[in-house]
Formats: sequence, C-alpha cells, structure tokens
Amino acid sequence: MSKPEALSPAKLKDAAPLFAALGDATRLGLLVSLCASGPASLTRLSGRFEVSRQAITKHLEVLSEAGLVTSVREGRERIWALEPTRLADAHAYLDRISRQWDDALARLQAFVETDRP
Amino acid sequence: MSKPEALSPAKLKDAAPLFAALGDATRLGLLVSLCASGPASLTRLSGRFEVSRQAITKHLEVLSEAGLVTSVREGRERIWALEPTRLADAHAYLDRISRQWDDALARLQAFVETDRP
DNA sequence: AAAAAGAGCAACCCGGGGGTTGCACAATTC
DNA sequence: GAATTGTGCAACCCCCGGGTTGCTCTTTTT
Repeated sequence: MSKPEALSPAKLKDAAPLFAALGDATRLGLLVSLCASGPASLTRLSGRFEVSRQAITKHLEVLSEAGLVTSVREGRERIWALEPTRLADAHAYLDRISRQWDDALARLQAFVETDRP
Repeated sequence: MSKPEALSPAKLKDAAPLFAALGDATRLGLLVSLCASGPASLTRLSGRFEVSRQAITKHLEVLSEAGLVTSVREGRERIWALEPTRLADAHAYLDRISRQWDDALARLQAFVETDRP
C-alpha cells in the first residue's frame, strides 16, 4: 500500500520547460548530432540542417536555457556540447510518471476485482 | 565498436510532437492527475486547475492528438484516461538518445586517451 | 415540463516561437 | 594591413499556442 511519491508542482514546473525544449524536431536533431559527432561549433552544426545559422543559434539558446547543452568560447568559435545530467532528469521525470501510472493500474485492477456496494 | 542505432529523422518527427505535448505544466498536471486519481470527466479534471474548463479541453485535445490520452463518451460525460504506451514511447526515445550519448562519451574517452598526430 | 449539469463550438485576444534578412564585430589567415 | 571566417545583435514577419468569454446543445435530475 505504499503510495509512490507524486510529482510535486515544483517538479512539474521544472519538467515542463525541459520537455518543451525537447519538443522540436530541429532541436532533437541538434542533440542527436551532438551525440553522434561530439561537440561542435555553430557553423559546423548549422551545416547539417536546412535552416539558417541564426535559427540554429536560437535553438541552441533554448537548449542552453533548458540546461541541455553548454557552450565554451574557443578563439573565434563557440563550441557546443551536451549536458547529460539534464537528459537524465527528463528520463527520471518520465520514470516518476510511469511508476505512478503502474501504481494506478494496480489499484484500478484491485478496485475492479473487489465487490463494492 | 558497435554503432548504436541513431534516431532516424522519421523517429525524430514522431518524438518532437510527443515531447511538445509534455512541455506544458498544465498538461503534465493533467497526466499526473489522471495517474493519481484514475479516469475522470472534464469538469472533474478542470476543478483541479486554475484555468477555465475550455482551456482544459484544449489541453486534453493536445494530449489526445499526441496519443497520450483517450476519451470515451458516457452519457452526458466524457471520460478521459491515460494511454500508457505513448508514455513508454517517450521513455524509449530518451533511452535512445541517452545510449547514443553514452557511446559518444566512450568514444570521446577513447579518443582522449589515444596519442594522435 | 422545467431546471440544472456537462460538454461542445466559435470568436477573439495577446504573446511568444520559429524563421528570415541585414549589418556589425572579433579573430584568423594570407 | 586586407580579406576571410565565425559569431553576435537587432529588427521584422507570420502563425500558432494558451487563455478567455459567450452561446448552444444534450442529458439528468427534480
């Protein structure tokens, strides 16, 4: 009968922008690209997409504010890299919801199998 | 040296709307609420949030189009419930990226530890 | 039959997201 | 020093997302 920890409103407010940052095909592509080919500069990254360099800049800013990427200045370039911990955060949030879901299913099951007034 | 399967562009285009649907605090709250208290009607759900009933309707439509919830008409009510498989999908997508990330880290590690010209 | 409850529909508002172009600035390279 | 490469900044456009209000329709309830 152990209630699993529910996601607090605070957690939800942290999770929402995180998922929102993941909710764009170009940004997901950027993450995958950074995964597959390692840290890269802006022009290097934008060369792999159909949109303009400035569009990529904005996407990287969004990812950065969500904590999913970090950047370091190197000479005249800026090198972008993934931040794995935030990816793990998103993973954990989904885990929380999934567990709550599983628990709900179990309780529903128990409810259905019980004779009730 | 096995390359992990990269997320294909097709997968990315499926994943993006899914994460986008998760990228709103109210919608996450709805999912959690449906998890915690089971299937519920619109007014029942909207009673738990600060926004109007119509706003909740729109959020439920978004979740529905993302495949995260389903609804069934029951008398004058419409009952909304979670769709667990889509939650698992999101989970799987993050897994894919995480694995790619881990692999990238390993390759980076190997690269750093190698004497190169 | 009349009143109340639950949903659906439509119009509207406003802000921000995704995209673009154009120009300015810093760092390299020749 | 001059040309090139890599970014940054600003303005602008368009459209959609989140929210609202108001009205209608159907189903219960009394």
